[in-house]
Amino acid sequence: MANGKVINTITDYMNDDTRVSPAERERINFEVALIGKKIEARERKGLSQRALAEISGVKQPAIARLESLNATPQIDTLFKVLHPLGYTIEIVPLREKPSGV
Amino acid sequence: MANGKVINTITDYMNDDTRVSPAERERINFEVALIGKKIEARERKGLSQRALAEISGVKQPAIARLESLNATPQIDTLFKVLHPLGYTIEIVPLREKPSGV
DNA sequence: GAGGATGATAACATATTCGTTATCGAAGGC
DNA sequence: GCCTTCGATAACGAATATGTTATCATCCTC
Repeated sequence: MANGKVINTITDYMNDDTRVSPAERERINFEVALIGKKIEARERKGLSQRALAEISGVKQPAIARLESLNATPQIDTLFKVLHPLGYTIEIVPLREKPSGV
Repeated sequence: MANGKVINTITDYMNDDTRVSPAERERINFEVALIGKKIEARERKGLSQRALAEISGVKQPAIARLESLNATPQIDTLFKVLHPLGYTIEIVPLREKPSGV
């Protein structure tokens, strides 16, 4: 192992600063949360990936890649799929992290 | 002219459904507003593009392209530049459009 | 079990972003 | 005037997202 630490879980890996920098970790957490909200929105509407593909203009494989976190979408792509779901993207001030976490 | 309409201003162009579809128009307005907020955030911090490039890891030409609307950034790039400015990106419900506009 | 719909994924071509390096004109301080 | 810093932009390669088409296993219904 690169630094001698035992890695048993993804959480171990993520919390290892020698493998994933704090900035990188924040970015990953951000993306996971963001895409998670996107998936929820689609499912709340009862839409399949194929149905959303038709009304958004973004193809089904692209939507699948996006939801499986195998790609980092461009903001216009994310907007295109969110808009028919009744959502948009906004820039908001960072909230302070809860002290215990 | 393609449809015989006289185009004198950018607004004319943008409001011409035969040239810019309503969906496309909304996407453009969205990006303009989003990037506008990003530029404001940087300037409120008193940071130059070069200074922001250093602390964000995104190079100055990329930041300039982004701010001049000559590129559609990926969400991780946008996040990287917003984070040192004290902002993040969120998915929010669409607001209804004011009826008079 | 046959059939339909689902999400995931492969393969390939195309389009676009981003890094890198360098330069430009404009604006401001000295 | 000289120098610095600013944002914008050009050129090019590398990396990556997206479109396109097709297929897969799974789940569900009939």
